[in-house]
Order: sequence, then structure tokens, then C-alpha cells
Amino acid sequence: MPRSFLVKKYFAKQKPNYSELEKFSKYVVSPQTSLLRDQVGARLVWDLSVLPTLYLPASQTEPSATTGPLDLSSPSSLSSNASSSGEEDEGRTSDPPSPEPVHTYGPRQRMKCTGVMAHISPPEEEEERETPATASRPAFLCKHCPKEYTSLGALKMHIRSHTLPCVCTTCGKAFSRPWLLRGHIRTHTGERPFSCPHCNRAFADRSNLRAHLQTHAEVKKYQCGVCSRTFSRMSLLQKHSSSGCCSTSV
DNA sequence: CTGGGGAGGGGGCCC
DNA sequence: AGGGCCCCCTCCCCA
Repeated sequence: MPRSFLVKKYFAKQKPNYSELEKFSKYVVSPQTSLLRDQVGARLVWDLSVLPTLYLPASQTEPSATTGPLDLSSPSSLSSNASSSGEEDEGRTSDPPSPEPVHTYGPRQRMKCTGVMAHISPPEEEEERETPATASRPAFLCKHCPKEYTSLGALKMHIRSHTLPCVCTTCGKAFSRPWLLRGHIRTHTGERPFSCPHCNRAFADRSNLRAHLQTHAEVKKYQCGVCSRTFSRMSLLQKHSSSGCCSTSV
């Protein structure tokens, strides 16, 4: 079942009762959010009246993890090396071939918005708060959430994730960026411009093709540090780890 | 439980 | 400086 199907239930004429969202722990806590669980659970303040009146996509209500489930060392050591393996990208890929295609476990730290949103001014006024710039601290703070940026451009880009200016004319779903909307529109049109060179299966999204290509690889991208088994996805490796193989890690 | 597809988000880089 | 594109990642769901 495509997620778009799930999303469409939000397309009621009226705004959903967003305050209900707090009731659903899935929006606050997931197995991957253990590190933030208490923090998010305690701080979540959904001032949703400030959101676009369309609706709030479920994904936007998920203040998910900023870290993986495990305490992993040096997240950047992998993220910088997680480019395509060479065979998989039919589009522009300027990344140099990775000298070590198999990862050991260690996701990049992501800085997802925690969903703490409050007291937002009208969209055009939602300017950055400039803080006294110091050598060690970002200068721009998001007014909608605790995130900080070192450049105005980065902040403005981030703010789009709150304002969601790109709206699908077919279903009304809103997105932060035009290319996200274009990708979404493919779910309506059925267009699948990315095809697998091995099995000719087509995908609407390049990332999904990339993930699919891992299934053809003998040595997959994510490797268990304990048993050296490789997996095509981080989630599979995480499941593998949590199911016992790597119980001594963490 | 595992593997995989669909959908989507965010940061960084390039133009 | 800003927009577009790419990559990586996550989550959900299903077989």
C-alpha cells in the first residue's frame, strides 16, 4: 500500500484535529528514537494552527530520530563514503568510486526537526533570529524549531520544511521543495523514469532504484561489524543487530 | 524474521 | 544568493 494512500485520508476539507496527534505515540516515539524519546516526549509542543491549512502530512508529524539506535562512532566516516557503487546511477553522479564499498554499521547523524513548533508569525515574517555570532555557534536559528544554521540560505531552506510551499494540484499534499513535489506527482502519473539495468524494473525515485540495485549486489552496502554479514539497507542491518547477532555491541 | 518496494525528508553541492 | 539536483537516509508496509 503506497503511503500516498495513507496520506490521502488527511485531505478532508477541514483541518484534521491536529491536537489528536499527540495521542499517537508513533508520532513521537519510534524504536529509532530512543535517544530522543524523553526529550521529545516532554518537549513536544504542537502549535499546529500555524501550519498551512491544507493538512499535515503524517511524515511531518514525526519527530524522528536524530541518531541511530546505537551509539555509533564517527557518523561522518560513513556518510562521506556512502555514494553510489558505480553501477547504479544512471544520472549524474560525480561522486568518486568508493574505495571501500561496504559500510560497517554507522548511520549519519541526521538533524530532523523535533517538531517543537510554536508561535509562528505569518510566513513572510518568519525570518531568522539572528543570534550574536560567535566563532563556535551558528548564527541563524529557526523560529519554528530549535535547529540552528550557519547561513541564511540553509535556514531558509529549512524553513520551507515548515511552510511547505509546494502543493500537489491533484491531491493537495504539500511539500517543502519542488522536486519533492515532482517525485510525488509521479505517484499519480505512474511515471517511472529510473530503471534497473539488471532486471529492467522501473522506479519513480532514484533513491529507490539505488536501494533496489543493492539487492543485485553480492556484497551489500551495510555490514554487520560482528558477523560480517552484509545487508542492502541500514534498516535490515539494524533489525539484524537488534535481533541478537550484535547484542554485545551498542 | 528477513528482504524489498514506495514514499518522503533534509543537507550539501553545483550552476 | 538562490534554486535545482543529488545523495543518503528513514519510515511504513507487504510478501
